[in-house]
Amino acid sequence: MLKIKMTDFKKQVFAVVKKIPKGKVLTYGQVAQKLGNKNLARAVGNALNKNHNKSVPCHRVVRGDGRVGGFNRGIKNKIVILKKEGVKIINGKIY
DNA sequence: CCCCTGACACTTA
DNA sequence: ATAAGTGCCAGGG
Repeated sequence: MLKIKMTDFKKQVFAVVKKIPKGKVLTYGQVAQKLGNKNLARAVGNALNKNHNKSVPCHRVVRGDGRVGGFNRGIKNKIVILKKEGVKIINGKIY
């Protein structure tokens, strides 16, 4: 029934993102680097965007510029969640 | 197999 | 600081 069509790459991304501790945020580049290639930043975002798994704290993944990036649930929601976690966000910027 | 899209990062102007 | 261009990779049609 559940046909988990998770490609290895996606699984890797989720594994790393799931490891992100509360109140902490990693950049797509950091996650990509953990996967073995910092250039995978794009692919990382792609995986999260196509897989809005609530089991994955995708809201803890931000851009390298300090911006939040995006969130399939609503970027606004992402910011609120992060702030609740303890992350300081000013003007939509990760502090 | 080819083409396009995308929640990025970096460099140059 | 902002804008535009380039490079990288994976997924979907």
